[in-house]
Amino acid sequence: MQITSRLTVAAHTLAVIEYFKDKNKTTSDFIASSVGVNPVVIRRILLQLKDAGFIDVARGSGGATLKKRPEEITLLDIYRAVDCVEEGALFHFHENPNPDCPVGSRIHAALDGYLLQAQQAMENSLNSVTLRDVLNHFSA
Amino acid sequence: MQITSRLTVAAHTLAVIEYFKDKNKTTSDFIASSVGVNPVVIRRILLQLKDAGFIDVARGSGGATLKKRPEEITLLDIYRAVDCVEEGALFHFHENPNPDCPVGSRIHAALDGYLLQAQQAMENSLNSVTLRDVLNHFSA
DNA sequence: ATAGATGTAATCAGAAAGGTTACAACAATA
DNA sequence: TATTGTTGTAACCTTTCTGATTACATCTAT
Repeated sequence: MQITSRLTVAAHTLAVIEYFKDKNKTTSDFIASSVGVNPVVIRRILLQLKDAGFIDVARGSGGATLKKRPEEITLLDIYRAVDCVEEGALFHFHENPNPDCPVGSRIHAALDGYLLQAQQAMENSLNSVTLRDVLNHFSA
Repeated sequence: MQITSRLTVAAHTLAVIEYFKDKNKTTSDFIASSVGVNPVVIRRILLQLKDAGFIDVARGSGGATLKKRPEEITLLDIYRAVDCVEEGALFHFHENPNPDCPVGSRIHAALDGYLLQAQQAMENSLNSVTLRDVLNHFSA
């Protein structure tokens, strides 16, 4: 089981929007051909990025543009915008531990803190990287 | 999308094995009733924990016992033993970025390092917690 | 021999992702 | 104002992955 590719697709999408901002109109078709997925998949992600306030999408005429500066958008922001994980919980807990068992009744409390720590360690790492950092890989 | 509950089920399983070691025979049925899942699910996980060298499982007579001390087993060890994530890659990368696009051809290289860092931050956190730490929540 | 377990295959249902088609709504422009 | 190219969005499909469940051969202690 892996975290959905929406994160990498969304990051790729934002990179395309910025990289081609002066060269091409970045329509869902254009982005889709760079990412290698169906345009509708891109449109769905564009909606999520728009809802998050990262981009503007032009109805009618078409094309997306960044609304924030690349250094203001982190991988964690993107990760959250595209709902990579249900209810923000990375680890899925089995749902019916036996409340009448001394272990079953306390296993949730015993593990939750550690699991949350691990999740936050991951999120902190994602939060330390901005879209600018990613774009820097395309300049040279 | 979330990480499979096999991690929490396996941790729960090991906790039961240790907690009840002098009180009960910890068969797959017994463990299953504490965890709240089907006994076959437990047996499959017992096999993985056995393959990892954490436990012995008695055929015939039944019951599982720890083979290592609880302080020698970390949550990361368990996480890896039960294959929570395919090929060790937490993030799923979209598979067909366009090699003829300046962004598509380099997006993998641009993101991989950051994603790996985030994954390792999570794994390091899991690695800092042992089964002993978890068991301590059941002593008081 | 028997009884109680484990090991393991086979099958099923449900969830989630992504692919795809289709089309209404929209905005620029000819 | 009609056309054209896009976006927004619904609907449906396929694939994949869990975990549930049934079934049974195998094993071991008694």
